[in-house]
Amino acid sequence: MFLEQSGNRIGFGEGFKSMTINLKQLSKLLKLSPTTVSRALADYPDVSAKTRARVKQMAIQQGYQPNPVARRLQKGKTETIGIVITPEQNYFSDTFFIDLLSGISNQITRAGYELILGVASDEEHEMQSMRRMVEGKRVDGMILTLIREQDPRVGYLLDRDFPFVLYGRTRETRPYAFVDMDGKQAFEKACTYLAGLGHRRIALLNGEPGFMFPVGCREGYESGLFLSGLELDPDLIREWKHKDPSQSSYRWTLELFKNDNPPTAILFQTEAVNGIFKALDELDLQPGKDVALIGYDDLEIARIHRPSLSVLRPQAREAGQRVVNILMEVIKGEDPGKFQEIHQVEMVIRETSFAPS
Amino acid sequence: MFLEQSGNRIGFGEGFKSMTINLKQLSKLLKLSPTTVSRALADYPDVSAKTRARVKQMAIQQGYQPNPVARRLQKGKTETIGIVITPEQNYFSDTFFIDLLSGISNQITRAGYELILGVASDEEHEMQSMRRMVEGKRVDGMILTLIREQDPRVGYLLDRDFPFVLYGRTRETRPYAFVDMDGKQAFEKACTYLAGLGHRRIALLNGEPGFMFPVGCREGYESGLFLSGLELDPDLIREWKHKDPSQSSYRWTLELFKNDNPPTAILFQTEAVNGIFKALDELDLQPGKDVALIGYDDLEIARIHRPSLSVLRPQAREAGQRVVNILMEVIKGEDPGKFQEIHQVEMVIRETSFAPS
DNA sequence: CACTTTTCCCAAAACGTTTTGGGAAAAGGG
DNA sequence: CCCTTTTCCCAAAACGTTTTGGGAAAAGTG
Repeated sequence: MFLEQSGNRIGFGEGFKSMTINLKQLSKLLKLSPTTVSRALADYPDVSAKTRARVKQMAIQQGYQPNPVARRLQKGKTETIGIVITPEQNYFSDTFFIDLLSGISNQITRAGYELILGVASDEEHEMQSMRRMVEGKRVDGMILTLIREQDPRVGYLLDRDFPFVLYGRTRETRPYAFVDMDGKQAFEKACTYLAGLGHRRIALLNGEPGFMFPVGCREGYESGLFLSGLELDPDLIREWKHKDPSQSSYRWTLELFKNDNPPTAILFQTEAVNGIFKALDELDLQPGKDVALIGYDDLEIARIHRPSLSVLRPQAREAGQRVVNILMEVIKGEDPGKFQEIHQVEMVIRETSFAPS
Repeated sequence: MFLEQSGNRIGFGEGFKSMTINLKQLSKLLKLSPTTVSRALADYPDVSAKTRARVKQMAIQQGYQPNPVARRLQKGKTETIGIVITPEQNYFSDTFFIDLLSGISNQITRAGYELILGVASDEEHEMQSMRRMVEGKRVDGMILTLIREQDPRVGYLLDRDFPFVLYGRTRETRPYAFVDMDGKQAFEKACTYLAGLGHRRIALLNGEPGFMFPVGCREGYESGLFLSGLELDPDLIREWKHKDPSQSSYRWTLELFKNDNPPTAILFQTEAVNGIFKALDELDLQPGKDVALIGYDDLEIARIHRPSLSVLRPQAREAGQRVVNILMEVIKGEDPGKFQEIHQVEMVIRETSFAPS
């Protein structure tokens, strides 16, 4: 109120708060009402071009920025999106995830919104963190990643009619918005490509089927075999089981080659590549010469390794941006069922995919 | 206002908003003033124990939660902390960073605050994202990670007297709050330990000295050599230079052993372990038998690999919690200079550290 | 000129809390 | 019993915006 009397912000050297100017002070400076200033800045047509320009210039000169908290209260929106990540998944070991997050974050900023982050150690805390955001009126919408086949988060949000978008898909009959990578098509493509090169024994090292993504991978794998006229051999498939620490891509690979009729190609998620390389090395098999490899996700190691790894490359950043754009529509009240996007995954052929002799 | 008339929240089935109750409605239900209800919930002494109990019970029954946006406006605080991460650093490949973030996030939640996240692709956007948070009045304080020797962010915040805490340290004469790992002590400890086992040729693969952390590592390494009466041999040191893609732990390791007098031990940051293992393998050298290895950061691979990797293990989660607690004090107005913590780093001896014959 | 329309601006209300500054009733003190 | 203190509650103001509902002056119309 002291400040208000003065009107001019120059000359207040006492800390951060006094360096900031608010709407009332700005309007006093302009000899206009707060209403007019607010409307001028928001480009309402009922303020003359001349004063609009004058207001905007002064706003810039004074470094005025509307207080977001006050605007949120008035608008009845938090202008905030929530996301909860879990460290137990080594999701973060992928540049993939940080790319997704980067797309999400940048698009949210562009919309003038905020991204608030929860870190939960397990499923229970994940739910708890989300409820705090939703029931505590801290966000306008949620983004969900790492979707499980049965995912209680989706039911929870649908029951409350709360805006959300999935990165991924789940088993749920009610319509909801999602952006997903076409893991099925990707693995089908990789599989038929290898078969086209002449491979007849193609193995799959897969993630935990409790999550939705590996389910699609397996479907694509099976479909790819079928389209290529190959038999499905259960011996060539390994799927992660919940928290069994004995399993690893390293052991799986060793096992595969104990088979009388070992594979000549392996499909897997790129994070597993170290174990596979190590096992092949011990078995004196050369990737790209004795065994073809195609990973899902274009991690740095895939490009850097010699031989370089052929991969399926999801466009994570673009997907993140789409997730946000869709969420904004859903928040506006659009029908979520209208937004169901499945993004194609491109295949990058490098040195580890070859035609067997 | 329709809702307000009714008073009772049961029976409104039209969407999310109506499921929520606000202070006025709650006070009407209790036949008390909003003032009293607010004060009862905040445990003010000027409301009788009886009504306080009654209010709290009703609040729980009705699922009342104060609207955070309204509270923030009144309190003049955003109850929000900001952090900006950069994907160019493969910081995220460490469970270390997610541990730090987890500690930060959980402690912030405990304080009833929010963590907002910015993702910036480079230094410029990093600054831009921070300025948006600070000048846009979107946060009460900032947390900074991945600190450079000369870090413009620190000067910026100090100039504005804006609350912040560093995870790390920088070159800056004015006092500021930080929590840092004692990288110097850690590398000194590892170095003297190896020397104590009988190693005389100890190599260092280090990060980019533009960042503050590798500077400490090198100091500790040199100090460790000195304390053990060993000569510093520049040939045994490799330091990352800005964005030279040709360098890698793999090549560095191969180079080290072209030396007439190769090392018998290597110190490094654990992220580099894959390249080192690969190079040693090609050189037919066995980790833990021909070459001792100690990495900084206890990543999963360190435990899982055979032989398992001896490491220096920073307590990232605890550090994250401290950062938040300190930031809260600084926001309250405490002198930042009082909060300068250097955390010790423990050493975990596993299979790759041995006494040479 | 008298009337209508358009242009441009503003006072007041509202968003949902917390804080301020009492004030009435009950309890204590002499 | 009267006066003081304590107990318990509340009306109103404040936080900084945006929106509502005009309203005065200027411009157009016949």
